[in-house]
Amino acid sequence: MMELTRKGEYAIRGIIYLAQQPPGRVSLISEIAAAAEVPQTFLAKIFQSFAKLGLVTSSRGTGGGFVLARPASAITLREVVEAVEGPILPNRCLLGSACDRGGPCRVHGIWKQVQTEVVHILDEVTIESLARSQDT
Amino acid sequence: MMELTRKGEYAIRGIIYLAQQPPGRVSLISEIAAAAEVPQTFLAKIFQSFAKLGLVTSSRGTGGGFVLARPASAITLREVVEAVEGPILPNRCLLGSACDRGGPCRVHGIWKQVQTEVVHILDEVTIESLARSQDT
DNA sequence: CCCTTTAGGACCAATTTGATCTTCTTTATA
DNA sequence: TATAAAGAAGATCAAATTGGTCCTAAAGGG
Repeated sequence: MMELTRKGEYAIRGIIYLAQQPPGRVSLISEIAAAAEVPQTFLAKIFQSFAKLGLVTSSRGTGGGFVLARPASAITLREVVEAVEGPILPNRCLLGSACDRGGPCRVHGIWKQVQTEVVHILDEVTIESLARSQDT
Repeated sequence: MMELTRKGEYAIRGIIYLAQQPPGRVSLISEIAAAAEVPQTFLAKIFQSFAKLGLVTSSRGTGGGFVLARPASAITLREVVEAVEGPILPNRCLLGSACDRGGPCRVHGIWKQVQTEVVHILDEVTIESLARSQDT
């Protein structure tokens, strides 16, 4: 239950690579894909999502590519995950209010609690910290 | 991300109904399905999982049906969810150790944290408390 | 105008989800 | 000992999601 999909994994690997580049350096999608060992066309889609949400900036043509739109320390793991997997939502019923055929269901509060906790954990993790980790 | 499936929802609704019956009372799957508003054949499969894991006891033949195998206060939401959705596992890599092509990945610790938190929340919720809630 | 590089959409195979159906096996009781 | 009333188990199936590919367009640089 609750598994991250490949898309999520790839997203994380890809943006970590970007964060490890010298600030301002433009990276090609082909380069990122090779480094992160992710299918290139698939990663391209993922980075398009990043661009739309303003996590990275993209430029086309010769010399084009991707750069982080903000310092890696200002991008959270939650943003990256939600960019490709959608909002963290342990139960559909957290969207609307009436889930138990009239009135919120008995488990509503529990799922809300789970959501809050998970969001909190992922909000505290920056891509910068991930990029730094384990380079020992 | 992290959504409970129908199966999980049905499982919870079904076992809550059982928990609301007078202790020891045998319920037919048809009765539970009707009360929980769940497709009967699908719910039957779910209860077979419960039985295999010892959450409920089943008996066949005339007068047969399902009863909780333990007091509702001794069955946790975690057990019910994991019975049908499998273990709470935010990332596949939590199963094996080497996930980042040699050595644990950079996010490994984070997912471990998420898993621990979610498991903890769901472990604290008993079916008894859910069955009682909102009968005001 | 050509080459490079991302953007966007169509498309596709494999897997998972959400179920149904059929055929047992077990059990009570008439 | 029939027989009807359950649940057990497995095959099957449609729809949705996942995990991708491919092609054409658009944008920038030389």
